[in-house]
Amino acid sequence: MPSKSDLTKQRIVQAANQLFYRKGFSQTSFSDVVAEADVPRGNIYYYFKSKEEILKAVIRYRLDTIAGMLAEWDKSIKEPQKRLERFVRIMYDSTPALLRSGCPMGTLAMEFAKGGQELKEQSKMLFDIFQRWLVNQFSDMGYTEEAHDLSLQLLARGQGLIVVSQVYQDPGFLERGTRELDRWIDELARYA
Amino acid sequence: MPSKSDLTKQRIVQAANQLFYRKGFSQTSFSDVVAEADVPRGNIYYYFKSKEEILKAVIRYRLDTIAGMLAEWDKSIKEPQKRLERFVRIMYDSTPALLRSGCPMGTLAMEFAKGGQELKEQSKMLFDIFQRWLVNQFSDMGYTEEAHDLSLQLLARGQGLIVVSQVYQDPGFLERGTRELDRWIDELARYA
DNA sequence: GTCTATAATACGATAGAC
DNA sequence: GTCTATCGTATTATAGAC
Repeated sequence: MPSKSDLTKQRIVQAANQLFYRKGFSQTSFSDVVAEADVPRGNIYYYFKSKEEILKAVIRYRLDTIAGMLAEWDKSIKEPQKRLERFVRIMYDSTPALLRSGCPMGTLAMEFAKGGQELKEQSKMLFDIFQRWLVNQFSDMGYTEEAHDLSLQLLARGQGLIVVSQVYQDPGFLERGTRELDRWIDELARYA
Repeated sequence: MPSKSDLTKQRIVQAANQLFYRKGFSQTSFSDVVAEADVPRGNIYYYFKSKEEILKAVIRYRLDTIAGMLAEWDKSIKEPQKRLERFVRIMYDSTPALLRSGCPMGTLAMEFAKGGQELKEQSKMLFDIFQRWLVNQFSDMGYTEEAHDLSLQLLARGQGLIVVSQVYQDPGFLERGTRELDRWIDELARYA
């Protein structure tokens, strides 16, 4: 049973999660977070001793969410090809958010890529959880040797689509891009 | 003949240009810029009345540099296919900088995508100058109808390669990616 | 445990002496 | 034109009352 303290903590993490996505980490202040989470000003420090601590909690939260989603896909979808297409479809389904705020893991990674080592490794974990899952799918398709490279290729194609779609505010380009990715996956499955 | 004032201004722009690339815009302070440019603290405001003004000057500087580069390519390279391959090669040639600081236009665009409208449009100009040039090359190859979409595709592929290469600090992936882009361009040229 | 008041710092920006 | 001293604000973070 969660205590009141735990619930407050959770509210802070969820508020920070949204704000970090919409405004970016560096552009989000404690004031923003406490306002969104409806927590008194200096009270943050009772729950998190630094902004970086909040970020780590947010990343853990995202990792949990993603892990749950991937587990659900593994359970409900049997063929690796269909799982990969499910992965592609989540990009298409997220079009409005992606055009507004970019990729939740990509933008975070870019923001920290120029900063300290620790934050960089934190954000890289978001890539890793998808990348490892993608490796499994390509391996199951029969591409054991090429699975690593194929997983990076799919991640890269997705990142590129999102960046360009966002810069040009072009949902059509994102849609065509995801269809092209489906064709690519289909071709891989055919010649496996 | 450039006055001393012009030279100082130029020194500030070049210092800011490097810092904005290496650290990002929001993480670069006036103190950083004046230290790098060797200009007294409050003196910046004689040359630029705000940080945003410095950014605009930096973007103008980059646009000029890029425009000069593209004009040189147009002059020295006759076939559109070879020009596109020259564009791809600059990614490969810039590997160390890309792994360290990402794409100079991509990272800037990502940083401002979540911010104000004006900065967003400024950074978009960096994409536009390449995009328009790419459209010309694809048109010259005979893909007049598809030129716009092809130009966005090439930009997206490049952005994706750079992001993933940087996150995983993997120069090999960037190299294989650029080779794959060359193959793609070659195929387009063949079936034009 | 919860909250208010406030410290300490870094930032962008200004005023005014030379 | 050039530079120094400094302001006002926003930020992260702390001290201490309830």
